[in-house]
Amino acid sequence: MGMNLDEIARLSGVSRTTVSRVLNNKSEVKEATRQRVLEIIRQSNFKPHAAARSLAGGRTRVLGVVILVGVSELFSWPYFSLLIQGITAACRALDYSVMLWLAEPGHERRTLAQILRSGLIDGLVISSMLVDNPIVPALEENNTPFLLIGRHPTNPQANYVDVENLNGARKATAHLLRLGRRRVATINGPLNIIAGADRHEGYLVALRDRGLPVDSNLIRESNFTEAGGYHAMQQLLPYAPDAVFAGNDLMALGALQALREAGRRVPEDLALVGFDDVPFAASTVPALTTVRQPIQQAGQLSAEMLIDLIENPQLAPQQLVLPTELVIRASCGFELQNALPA
Amino acid sequence: MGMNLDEIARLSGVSRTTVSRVLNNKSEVKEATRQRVLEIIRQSNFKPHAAARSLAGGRTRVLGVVILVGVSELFSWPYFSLLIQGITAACRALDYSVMLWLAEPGHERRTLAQILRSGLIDGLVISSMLVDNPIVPALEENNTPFLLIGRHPTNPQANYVDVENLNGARKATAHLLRLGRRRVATINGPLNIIAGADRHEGYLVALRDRGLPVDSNLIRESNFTEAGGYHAMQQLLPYAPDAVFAGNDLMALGALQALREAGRRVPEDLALVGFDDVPFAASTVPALTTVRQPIQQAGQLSAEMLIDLIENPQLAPQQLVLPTELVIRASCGFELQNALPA
DNA sequence: GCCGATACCGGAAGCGCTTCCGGAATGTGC
DNA sequence: GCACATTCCGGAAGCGCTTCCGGTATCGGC
Repeated sequence: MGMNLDEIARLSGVSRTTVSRVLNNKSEVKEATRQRVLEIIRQSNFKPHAAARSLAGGRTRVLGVVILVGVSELFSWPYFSLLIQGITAACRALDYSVMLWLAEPGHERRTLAQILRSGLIDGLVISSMLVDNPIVPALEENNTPFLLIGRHPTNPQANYVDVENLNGARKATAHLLRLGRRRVATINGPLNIIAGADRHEGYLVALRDRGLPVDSNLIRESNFTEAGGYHAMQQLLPYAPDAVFAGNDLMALGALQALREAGRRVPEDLALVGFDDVPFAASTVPALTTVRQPIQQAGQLSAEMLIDLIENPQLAPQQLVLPTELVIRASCGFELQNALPA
Repeated sequence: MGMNLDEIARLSGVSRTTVSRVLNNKSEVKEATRQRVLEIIRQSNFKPHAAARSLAGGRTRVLGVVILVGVSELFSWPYFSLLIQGITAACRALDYSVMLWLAEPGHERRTLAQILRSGLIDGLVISSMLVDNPIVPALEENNTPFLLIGRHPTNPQANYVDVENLNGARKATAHLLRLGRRRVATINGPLNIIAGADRHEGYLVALRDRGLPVDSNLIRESNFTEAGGYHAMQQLLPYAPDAVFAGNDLMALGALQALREAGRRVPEDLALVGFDDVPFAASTVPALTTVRQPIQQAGQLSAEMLIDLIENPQLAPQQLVLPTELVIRASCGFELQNALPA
């Protein structure tokens, strides 16, 4: 119970200072002494008191994770869970702990200020996403290391981990074009969300790659929800698209529903591609072709990079963009007669 | 920057002790003094240092949340996200913070021991679930307050918040019987998960309520996954069920897939009911009748109850069971000719 | 106008740890 | 055997806060 450094020191016949050195892997301890102390620590099941440690050392070994709820709900499952899983896995391996805040929309700045001034954490992972994320400027004034999930649109100094949204969307759209689809529409997420904008840009680039014109009738900005996809698809129908690239799987699901109600066959009448590869994507009818993004890996790498930045403050800004992968299932159909060369 | 109690004390012309008293809402401060100090605190944007506070006060104002990953993956979305949302919402309101651990299967005990001895938290919310959850005995030896999400199967002293699994399953099965289904099968989750066992029991009770026999051919123990539901449904088909109660929506989705492949119509040939009301339940074809459980509310109440227990250690064990609600959609069909009286 | 009770406040100890600094032990080269 | 560098270790200060304890003002009752 009353286990502390002094007790361990007494039991192993050294001073508290030496025990502290052993705990922190300092080099100025003879190997024999180190082993002896470690043995006592193991036997007594001792774990140093976190609060005392951080008060004295100025470091908490805790990573904060901030998620803007309003936005994360849009992004929906399984983004949030997988991200957290990746982050906690990395932290577990590196002996860090994780604190979690879900910031209410409109209160982000105040929440953040509280977090930073409480001294609870050594660094912050933020699920950014909004183009004009209000909390990034606040962070930049502070000297707590932080890292964004999702690239920062303007600041090249910001640390971030992102996935290839643009390229993934480009690959998805290109695949539809390659199969011979001519009137490829898109239902994208809000353009004030970076991933939404990037995926939309990927769609445009794919058209441009083929030298095809952009038809604004075939473009609908929606909101990443199923209902949004449903309505957007209904609006698109009069313009006779023969394919749709949806900015996420949820909107694709909504589109599928609208198509079913309108009596259009997928993929015969209209090919459909989503984005995310959420677990139910393989179970829709027809199974959804989509773009898989390595969310869990992104979470894990985020935590590892941030901890690296915490422990080596002299490091240059880190930016990492992870690849996405086109997962081809039934909903995009097969090559039409007028397929383009690959 | 170098803001601390002494500085605030100096600025407001009182002692550090008084400032501390103001921060902790003690009564021995004159109202005028309190206001003056509070004003200075507000002006200087001061937040007391968490580590120092917990070192001196022995309390951290942090709640730990432990989730056993192996199990949580089975339960899948959106259980985890909603639970966390509820917990963080309550903590935000009560000025607590949240630490999160995902325990690897097989390492739960060690993880838990580390958490408890680190002194990082004042209380622990645990997404229990396994009938023989290995970490509960370890907790009972410790004097850190804890609360289980999901009832404890044996210990009446344990604090928990649960949802009406048994009654929800009973209502779902009863609904199928009321509509005139005679051969109601079930695909349940693993019986070593409490919710799985409770839901199965609810199915049995519903049959008993009607005085109907239990046919073991119509019972399949599965694993809460879509693939599991798919296989279980295939095994059930030879026994010609006219309805299936699935222990969760994911298994219902798998069953739906198997039925589609076998050319059975839902609900005409076979009525189907799930459990959870996950977001895609409304989007399956046909839309899934299911049992809705108030997960977010459970999370919120858990945190509130646990904080109450932390701050009032003399409190008796708290147990709370939240109601579930049958959400009727298309997959259970309508009354058959031979419907039973309600 | 005095006394005791009560409300309010400050001094100081101490929570369990890290780290600076200086001292002892040990090793090295001559 | 000596001077010196190197390795290893302990004493003590102090991180920012809470809380015990005792002291001073204030007040009501006689």
